[in-house]
Amino acid sequence: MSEARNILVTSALPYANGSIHLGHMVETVQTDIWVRFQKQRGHNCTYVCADDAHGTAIMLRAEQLGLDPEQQIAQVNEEHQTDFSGFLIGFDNFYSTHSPENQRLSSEIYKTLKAKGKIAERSITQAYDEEKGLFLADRYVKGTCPKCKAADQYGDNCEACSATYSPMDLIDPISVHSGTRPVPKESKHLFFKLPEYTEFLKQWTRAGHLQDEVANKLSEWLEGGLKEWDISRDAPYFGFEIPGEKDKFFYVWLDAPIGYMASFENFCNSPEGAHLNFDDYWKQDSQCELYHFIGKDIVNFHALFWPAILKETGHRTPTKVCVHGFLTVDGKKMSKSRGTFVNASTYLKHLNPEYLRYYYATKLTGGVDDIDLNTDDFVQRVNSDLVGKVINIASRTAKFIGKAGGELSSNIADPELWQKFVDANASIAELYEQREFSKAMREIMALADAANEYIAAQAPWSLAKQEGNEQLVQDVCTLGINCFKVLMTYLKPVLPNTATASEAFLNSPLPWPEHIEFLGAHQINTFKPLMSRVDADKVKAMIEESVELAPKANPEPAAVASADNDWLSKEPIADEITFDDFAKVDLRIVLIANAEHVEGASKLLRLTLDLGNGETRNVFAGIKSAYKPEDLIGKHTVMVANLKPRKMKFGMSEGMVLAAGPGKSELYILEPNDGAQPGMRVM
RNA sequence: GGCUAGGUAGCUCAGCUGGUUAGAGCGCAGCACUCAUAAUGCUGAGGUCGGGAGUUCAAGUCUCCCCCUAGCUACCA
Repeated sequence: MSEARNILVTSALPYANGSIHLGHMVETVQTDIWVRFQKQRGHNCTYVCADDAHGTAIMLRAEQLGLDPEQQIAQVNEEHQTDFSGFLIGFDNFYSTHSPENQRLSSEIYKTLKAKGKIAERSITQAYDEEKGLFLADRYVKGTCPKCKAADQYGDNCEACSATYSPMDLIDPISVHSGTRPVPKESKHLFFKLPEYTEFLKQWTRAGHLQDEVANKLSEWLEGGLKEWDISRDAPYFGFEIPGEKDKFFYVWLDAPIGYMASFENFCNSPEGAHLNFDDYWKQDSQCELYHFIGKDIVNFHALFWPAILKETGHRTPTKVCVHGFLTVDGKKMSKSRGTFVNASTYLKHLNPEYLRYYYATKLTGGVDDIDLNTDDFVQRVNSDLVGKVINIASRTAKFIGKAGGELSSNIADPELWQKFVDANASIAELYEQREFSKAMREIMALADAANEYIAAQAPWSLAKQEGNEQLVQDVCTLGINCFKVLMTYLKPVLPNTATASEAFLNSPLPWPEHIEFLGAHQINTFKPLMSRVDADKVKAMIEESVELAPKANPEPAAVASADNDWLSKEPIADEITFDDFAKVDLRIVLIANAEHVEGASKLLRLTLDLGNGETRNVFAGIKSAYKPEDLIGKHTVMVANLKPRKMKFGMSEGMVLAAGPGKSELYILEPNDGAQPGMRVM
């Protein structure tokens, strides 16, 4: 390879408010693989990260826990570092944005912007919680939508009718912190004059620093017109006070990316980083490379604000901002109730981190598509590829080498096959470089297939049965071991532990030079299993442990399942109807606002069903045998909303709720998935 | 609503600037082998490439419409 490159790499700063989960790991695994690859290739690559430790959310969280914010973020920092190291993430430095370096750098950058006239001042009016003494971000105010009257909406837009408004427009707004009614209050804010950088950003975002999809997305904002960026927050706020201002703090997103610099500076000043010079990496004309790995949710901060600020303050801009998608599990968003919202620490309790590193690698591309962790696929893929294919090559050939004293032959039994392995070097390296890990893994596995085919065709175990074949057996298996060595070389960024174990077995390190040498006339060690198979039961256990019971857990797990599952024959499907017939039935999502026993009724419950918009229905339902009123309140269900009201003994019933089952205790009302809201029509 | 992506075999995904019978891995079925962590090899089944219309000699690949999924829609972190 050519000259050693100097590369600084970051992954996005996790927020010091919660635990690391498998979604975070997509990014850190992607970054770590890329960094390990660069290091293995002999480049001078430094990987820094930090906790993002500021903001209202952290301040409130600490208060909730009865801690100082400093204590809170220190605890989280420790937890984060433990989780990351459990996944073999090789940070050179993991720091915190709440650091002296960051305070100094943030202040300097701000002062430079201010001195250059890039900071505007003006008063804005915000919702203010008088009891808490706190300005409220939109999401901390809830109330009734002024347009469609949907209850319990956030302060910026209505999820029901998607109207946008400001928090004080809500009908009966309340602060989610205190439950009190916020008042409008004015205060001075500071703004970064982002629109002045529109031309620069239009050019920068198309200059090869971003994936095309990302640039496309950004051009939407660039064409629509940028707005000035509010970078100040009023006290109380956990963060850095703005120099020259009183009770004003930097908005967390101002100092967060500067935290990359701060973490790097902190590293430069440590013994391990003493060979690095901060300015070499950050000054305007730096020849070093700077890579930020981020998720697609924070593109605007990294590809608009950040380059503009860097440019204006005499720093270099990023070489590349590498954007990845989100993680889904079994095709759906991670969900606490399904147990697919898995914390890193929970995973590590049950499973080997390399399984996930490899699985992610098989899914990761240079694009921004979401990636799916399919739990069945995960088990099969890892077992088949890693254990069944790659490690198996060593496992099935090592014994024959061992019989011959553990020394590899110096003959290359099949030069063509060997050449194939050696020649794959450049293209696999390029795929790693482009973050096309999924393609790299596919190429590597194709090589593993070729090696297994070769061994099967040569059948050393058959050869060994005949006298005089000793050398041939030795040669064939030596090539097998060498194939394995090349495969592990290519997989080392993904599987650092297995690579280390393989180096011990091979009695040879696994660098990644441009020309990979054949390991001949060389003593190797006894083969020991390098990786155990994924146990599907452990995956199940991990998911089970991650299931967080819904706040109002079901009283009892759906009775006993009926042994004879022949509902269809008990009640055959009714005569066909047309769509129009069906459409006459107006089914709606409702919230069960109240449920109570009915005096004198043996089977009925009286339900108050909230259809939203302040509309409620009184419905009598014959489900007393299966449900207690208190277990129903607060649930969502489905009702027939246009059913003709019927006078019953105890009053009018204005509709019906839907339920299945033969009756008695086996009755199951319908409950929509999360997200369905009262009033929505069911079609 | 607007925008950005995506919708290809049971599962996870490749398919470049349109061009012969649409591919891979896993899974599945059969056979072989028995060195190997019930690993491996061979063979095979399986897809009207989300739906519809159009352009073209030719479309998974281009255009339009529709459906579905995810995300974004900045001062939320």
